Amino acid sequence: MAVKGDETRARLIEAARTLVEAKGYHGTGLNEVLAVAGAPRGSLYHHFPGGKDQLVGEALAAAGREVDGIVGELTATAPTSRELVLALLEGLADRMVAAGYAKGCPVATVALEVASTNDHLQPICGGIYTGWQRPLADALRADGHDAAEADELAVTVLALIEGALVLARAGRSRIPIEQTGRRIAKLLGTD
Amino acid sequence: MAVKGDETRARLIEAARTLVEAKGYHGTGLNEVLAVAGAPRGSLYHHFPGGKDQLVGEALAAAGREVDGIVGELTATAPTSRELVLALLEGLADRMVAAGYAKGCPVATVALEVASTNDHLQPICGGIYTGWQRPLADALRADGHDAAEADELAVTVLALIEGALVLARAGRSRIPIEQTGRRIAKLLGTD
DNA sequence: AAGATTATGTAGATCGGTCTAGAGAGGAAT
DNA sequence: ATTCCTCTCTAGACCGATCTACATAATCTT
Repeated sequence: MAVKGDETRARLIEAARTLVEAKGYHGTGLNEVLAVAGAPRGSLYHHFPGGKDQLVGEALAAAGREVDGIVGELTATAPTSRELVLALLEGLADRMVAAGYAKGCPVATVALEVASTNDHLQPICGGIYTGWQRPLADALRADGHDAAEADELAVTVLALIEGALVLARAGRSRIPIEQTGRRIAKLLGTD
Repeated sequence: MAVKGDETRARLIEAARTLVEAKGYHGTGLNEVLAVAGAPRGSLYHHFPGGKDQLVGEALAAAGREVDGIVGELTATAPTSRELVLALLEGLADRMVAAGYAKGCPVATVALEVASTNDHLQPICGGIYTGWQRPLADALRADGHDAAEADELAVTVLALIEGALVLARAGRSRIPIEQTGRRIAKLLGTD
């Protein structure tokens, strides 16, 4: 019966991922996670003996891998880094609006909450962000930027995306994303 | 003695401001705010009959005005928008590191937490961000950008600052801020 | 004296976490 | 093939702590 157990575990991670993205670490109660996942309390501490920290940590890691996959797909279809970033940005904006501004960056809220207070989750958040920089830098190098410039641009583009999501969610409007998108197009348009 | 009452009120706002910036809305308990402020529970509900939401809302507004003042001072001394933004960024980075990454943007954490869940605080966060855009756009116009471009650049610069702070706090490192700062210098350096 | 402010105490809910009991599937032995 | 055992997983009660909010009384200021 390893199958059913894994399904419960996956449902718990998925529920935690959604709730944590919308309301943050402290704003998400385990009771709500259990209700959304439709799982009893015992299952949670069976699958995640490390408790809330372990559950949220694995939920963040899963969200990070999901973005990796999306970026990987876009890299295969987008002709240049410019199209890659713009497609990524538009996809994030659509997702955010469709969720009633409950979705943005799945890591950012927790990252800010735990930066100075939780030594287990903070490095996980930091690691996800550095992991996202690599494919961006690769795409930029493929477009002719030298290594140092590609790294710097990758961080800058990632910061722009994160910042645009913050402003968009704060104002419940996709306009900031569209405005920064136009600027990114110019930033990456002419090499 | 209206003075002593006002001092207690100010201490409560200041304590809430610091704690909320470090740990977010849900991560900050009123008991902790009261302990830091050295105030009894009754004072809180006397000065803030609206409870936690009112206290945090006024704390955010105070933080917003504080940044307004800093930007105003920098505008008076910085020769161009480029120097203004770079000085602002460096000041934020210093403040963040000095606080052990407990400080970043005083609004961002709450903005993400409440974007889809709290109809009282969400517009306050959104309003603070739009308020910050104005002096930036003014400085950009003073440097020769036309109005539409200045608005777009102001949002982009603000997004870059916010995103850089997210990445820096997530990784407990000021390097992302320095990297984006170099890119901002190039972005605003040559008109 | 009167109003403003402080000082506690407490209510009711919810928090994360732990515990024990039992349900259910797969394998081994006969 | 059936019985039985074992182990994974589920189920839910329960714990102490903490949360926000409110009530009431004491204190201070004018």
